[in-house]
Amino acid sequence: MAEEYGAEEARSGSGAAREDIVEKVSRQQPDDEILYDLAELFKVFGDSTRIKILYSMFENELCVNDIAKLLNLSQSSVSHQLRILKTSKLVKFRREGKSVYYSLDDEHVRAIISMGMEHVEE
Amino acid sequence: MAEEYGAEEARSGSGAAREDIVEKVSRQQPDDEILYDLAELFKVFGDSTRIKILYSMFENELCVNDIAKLLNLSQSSVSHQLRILKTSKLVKFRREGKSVYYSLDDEHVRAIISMGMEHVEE
DNA sequence: TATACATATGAACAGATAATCATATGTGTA
DNA sequence: TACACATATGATTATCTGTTCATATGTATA
Repeated sequence: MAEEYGAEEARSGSGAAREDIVEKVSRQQPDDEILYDLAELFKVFGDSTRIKILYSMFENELCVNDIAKLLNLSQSSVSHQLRILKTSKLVKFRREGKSVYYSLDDEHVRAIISMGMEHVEE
Repeated sequence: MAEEYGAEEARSGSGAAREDIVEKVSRQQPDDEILYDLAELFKVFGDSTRIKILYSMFENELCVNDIAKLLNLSQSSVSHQLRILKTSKLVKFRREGKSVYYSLDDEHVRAIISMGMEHVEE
């Protein structure tokens, strides 16, 4: 036992065996379900069309047609993507006459995008 | 001209025609290239295996084998994913003997993950 | 109600991608 | 050098996903 620890000790040079560290990290790791949801969230940000759509709403609410024209996308494509953004609670919307106006759901969305922007612009 | 504007005005009820808003947003929109890079960045966070790997390094550096054992993944899979994380500058690494120790590259990475976590935990 | 405009949605297809398997490279030691 | 351990990588495959096309739903107005 002590021998095994000593061997790990000598190799890693740290104060704990690899096994102990792995176990410690294992305890700190959030539930798989949460990490899965986290990945799903980022996955929504991880498409250039959706990012463009999100960014277009950074300071203004826009209707589907506005977005389609602005980004030179088909109405269908925009609508499909907006559905994904709605489902992920990244955008909210209101109907006014024939049009539906979309906008960012909350400050979190802006914060996440801004944070990513900082990393990209380095 | 005035007539067309008036029609837009009456429909939208706002102080500017939709066209003007679209044009304004168009000017504010970052270059496609930047938004593409931004999406690529989030795409890397958008996989549950990579998120698990990133989270495991939140407070400790770990070698490939540690991660594979911890997350019950094949060595190959971990290595492939670490390559993607390296390419995106999300992790750094150092070699020590036969092992290679990986850790998060900077505080941005932690910040992005934390920000996403807040959204998920709502 | 008939028509036009705006948006949503289902099906199908093409391109992207993560895991696996086999193997190569890199490192320390007998 | 020969061997074992640790990591990296290329090729293949099954799965996932974004766009397109066609069409349906929703809304206002003549």
